[in-house]
Amino acid sequence: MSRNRASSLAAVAELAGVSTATVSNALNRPEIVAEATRERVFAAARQLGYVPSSVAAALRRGMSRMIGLVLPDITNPFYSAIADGVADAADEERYGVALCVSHDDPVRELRHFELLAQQRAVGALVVPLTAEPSRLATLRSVGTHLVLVDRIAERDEGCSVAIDDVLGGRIAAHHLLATRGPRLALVNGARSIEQCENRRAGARKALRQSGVDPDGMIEVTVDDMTIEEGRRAGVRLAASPQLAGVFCTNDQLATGVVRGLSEQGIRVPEDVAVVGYGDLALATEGPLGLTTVEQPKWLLGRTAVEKLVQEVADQQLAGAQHQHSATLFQPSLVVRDSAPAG
Amino acid sequence: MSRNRASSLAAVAELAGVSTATVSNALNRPEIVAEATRERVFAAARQLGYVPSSVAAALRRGMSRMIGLVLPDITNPFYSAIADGVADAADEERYGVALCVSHDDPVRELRHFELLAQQRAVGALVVPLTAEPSRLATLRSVGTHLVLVDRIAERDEGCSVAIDDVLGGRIAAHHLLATRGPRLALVNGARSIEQCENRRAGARKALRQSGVDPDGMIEVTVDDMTIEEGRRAGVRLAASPQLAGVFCTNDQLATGVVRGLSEQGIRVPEDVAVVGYGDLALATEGPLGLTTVEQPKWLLGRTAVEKLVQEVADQQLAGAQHQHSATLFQPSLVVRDSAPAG
DNA sequence: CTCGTCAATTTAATCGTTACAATTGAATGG
DNA sequence: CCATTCAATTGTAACGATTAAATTGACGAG
Repeated sequence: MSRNRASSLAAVAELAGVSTATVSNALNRPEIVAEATRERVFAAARQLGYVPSSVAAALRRGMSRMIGLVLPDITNPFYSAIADGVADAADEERYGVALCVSHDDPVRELRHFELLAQQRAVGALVVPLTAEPSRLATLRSVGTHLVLVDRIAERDEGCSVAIDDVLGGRIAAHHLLATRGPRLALVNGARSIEQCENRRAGARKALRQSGVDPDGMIEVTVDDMTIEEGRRAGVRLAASPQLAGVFCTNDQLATGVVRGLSEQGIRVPEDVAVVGYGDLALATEGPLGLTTVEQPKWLLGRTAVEKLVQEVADQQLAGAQHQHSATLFQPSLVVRDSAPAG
Repeated sequence: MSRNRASSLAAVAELAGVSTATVSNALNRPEIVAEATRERVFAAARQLGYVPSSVAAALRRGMSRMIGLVLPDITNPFYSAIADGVADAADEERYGVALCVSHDDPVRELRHFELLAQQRAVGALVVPLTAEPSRLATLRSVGTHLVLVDRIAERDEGCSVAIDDVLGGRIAAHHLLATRGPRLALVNGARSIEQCENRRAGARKALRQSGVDPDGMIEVTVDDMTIEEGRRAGVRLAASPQLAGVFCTNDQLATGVVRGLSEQGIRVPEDVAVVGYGDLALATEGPLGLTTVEQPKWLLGRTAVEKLVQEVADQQLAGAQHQHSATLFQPSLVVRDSAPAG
């Protein structure tokens, strides 16, 4: 088992017959080194199998090329799609991604923040739940930048990227109104969940814009946003006379509602149209393709990285102060069988 | 925007009126420092909001507390479950996880290896596809340890953890044989895929062990292991007389087969039983719960971390050489509606 | 021939920890 | 009372890079 030899700039410098400074320059700013020297350095580096230590570089520079990604659950497709975007973008920018799964546990989350601070991560992308300003203090204190994901930042918490849930709700409801008429139902999770509340608000807005009284919308609220709860909601809704369309605030509920309605002899989409939210794999896996609101998850992750990189760059240019910004992405409707067009 | 002050052991040392060495000891090996001193150091550290630099520590120690996780696709539930296990275990051991998504691209994979080598990661957990020994050389050369995940290591490639696909196939086929009799069909992906080949081998073994000629098993091979291809296979299989059970080498295929059979008026499970593989969300999301082979994905990730940690520990104890090991986990059958018990 | 200019390179000072060897007292034992 | 031992602490040399400032020549202008 070979131990790690051959390392160090110094060894390369010696072999190439130049100083370490020149080697460093040849590697990092090739343009300021004479071509002949540069080649000699490269050759020496190759010959020695030199692997630069970004650890040493990080120490000297005061920050490592590492981006923290803190999210509640990597097995959740919404988050793993974000992670995918983050990984791709970080890769392009030559940053590493430190994955931290908080499992909705504030203790863990805090531990992760400390870890990132200790690693002198250049920044952290946080999908918060428990992101009270106080927790973020540790990170800030060592100069770690912050980008909030899937939530709009307040005051000067930092940059943020999110998806417009109100618009998503509006789009969904609008589609149902336009294709089926005003007699709609909403199957939603607890309104204490911000996303649920916003999607509902969007749906009501759509109704109002069409001159329909939003209070006329049938609302079913479930505790767990699961297929089974959706099915039960579907069964209940089957009894509603003249029901034209159902908007469910996630795809699990929508799948369940379709199933529940079918059990009661109500056909989807012939009798009732159903729209889901999220565009999970689930939406295409069922026997009936689900019309649903798609979220640019991958882009969310990507943009978060870009904002972070921008923020770091801004800071390095001593001059300009960085201006935090919040980006709100627009979801879009994917029309499938459960609520076809026109 | 506050820059990062308050750092450094030295500051803490000064405030506590001791040397930096003592501060370092108080923090890392509290037991060798007198209690009074220790308290004084802690107090000083707290007062200054001291955040240790694991970067500097890593430089000094020659390795960082960072584990690389290289996998083909984080949005794939199989891999994200592994990642979840890795994240949990790493968290417990106070290691960081550097997420690298290779997207089946050797160029990217190589770049990731280089990145990890430069970061002086303590080790890498690699879910290979493209892991030819040559690629791993860079990592090895800087002393980065390696654990192969979802594949058995050869020779001295390193430790490895995997799941016994042959056994999984055997379990699935055995269940069908025991509950339905010998007239089985197999719906499989390309046999060039190791997992597919192994699951098939297991199924044939089960037949043989029951005294049935494995060549009598109907085999349908598909290019893409998707629901749609499964459906087509199901439609075709509906024509087979006396068909008792179908083993599909993933859950997408199984879902499709159930659908295809149903379309042709064959009822599952009354007329034909269907078993899938993987226990994805899909298995519980459909109208009919899928009997399927469950893989301990989370445990796979966890164990990979443990092996790595063990390997590092072994190496530190100058004495003993580390003995690489391969762990093969056993999958198990989850019985649901598509192929009920007895 | 001298001086300034400029590109190429080197010198040397960090960055924040760790760990080895050396030091300091105080306590123990003969 | 001196010699040991031992626990607690300290001085200091790395670890491997980056970078500001200094140095070196070479060259053209005056």
